[in-house]
Amino acid sequence: MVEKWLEQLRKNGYRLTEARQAVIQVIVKSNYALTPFQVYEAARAQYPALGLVSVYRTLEKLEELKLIRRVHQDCGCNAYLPQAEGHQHLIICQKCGLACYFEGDDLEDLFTKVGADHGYEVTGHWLQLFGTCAECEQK
Amino acid sequence: MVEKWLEQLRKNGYRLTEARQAVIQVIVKSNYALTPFQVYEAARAQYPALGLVSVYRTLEKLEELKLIRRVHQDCGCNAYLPQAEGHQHLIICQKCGLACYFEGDDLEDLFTKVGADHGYEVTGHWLQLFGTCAECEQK
DNA sequence: GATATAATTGAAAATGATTTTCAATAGAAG
DNA sequence: CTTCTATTGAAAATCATTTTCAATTATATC
Repeated sequence: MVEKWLEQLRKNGYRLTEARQAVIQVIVKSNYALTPFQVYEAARAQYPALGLVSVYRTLEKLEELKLIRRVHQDCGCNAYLPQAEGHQHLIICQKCGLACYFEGDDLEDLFTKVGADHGYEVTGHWLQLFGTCAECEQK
Repeated sequence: MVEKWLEQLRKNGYRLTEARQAVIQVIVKSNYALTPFQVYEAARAQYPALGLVSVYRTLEKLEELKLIRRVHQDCGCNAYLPQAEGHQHLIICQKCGLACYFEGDDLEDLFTKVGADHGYEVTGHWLQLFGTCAECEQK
C-alpha cells in the first residue's frame, strides 16, 4: 500500500523523500482521522528531522492525488484519512474515533431525485454517520 | 421570526442588545451561508458601532440555542445558516451558494441499518447535497 | 560513482481566523 | 433614577496554516 502511494507520487513527478515516506507510513494504514500535528508527532518517531511544514505540504499533495481525504467533524475539520476505493461513505465512532467506510451506491439516485424535487441539479454529496463502535459500545 | 429568536435569547437570560439584534436581523432570513465577517459587514449597515467580536459571540449563542447551524463546505467550514425545523438536510448551489432544506426522515432507518452492518450504533449523521440551482442552471 | 540542477527541506516570519483580556458601556430590575 | 452585572469594542494573544528563504538532497546525466 505504501508502495502504491509512493508510485503515485513518482508518476506525478514528485520526489520520494524521507519526509514524505515518513508521513505516508503514518497515514496510509490509519483507521483514525489524523490532524497534521498528529501525523507530525507520529512520523517523527521514524524520521526525527521532520518539520511540521513538510507534513502540511505532503498532505496537500496526497489530497491532490486523492490518496487521502479531509474529514469534517464538530470538533474540527483538519483531520485526514486514507481515501477509500470507489464511492464510499464514513462512519466514525464518537468515543474512540474509529473510522470505517461503507458502500453507498444505491443512495445516488435517491439524492438526484431529492435535488430535482427542489430545482437543483445534484452534482455531489457528503454523507457521514456518527455513532459508537462495537468495542466502545461494550464499555 | 426575529421576534422568536429574541424571545429565545431573553428566555435563556441573555440581554437584547443592539449588537445582537443587528446580527440576528442579517442571518435570520438568509438563504446563503454567511461567515462571521459577512455577517459583520452586513449588520454594520444597521448598527455601525458593531464589533466583529460581538458577531462571533452572538453566533456562538445562536448556535448554542440551535437557531443557527454551521455549514461545512470544501471552501470553508465557518459559515452559518438558520437552522431548519425538524430534521432536515441541505442542498447548496455550487455557483451562487443558494441553500435549501429538504426532509430526510426516511433516511434514518437506512443509516441505522448500514451502521449496524458494520458494528456501529448510529447516533447521528451529516448529509449535504451539492449541485446547481434552477436559476444558475439556465445560464 | 561524481556532478549538475531543480525540487524539497526545516526554521522563522507572516498571515488569517478566532479567542481572550479589560476597562467602558448599556440593558434590566428595582 | 440608580444599581448591578452582562455585554460591548478595541487591542492583544492565540492557534492553525502559509509563505519566504537559504541550505539540502533526490534524481538525471555524465
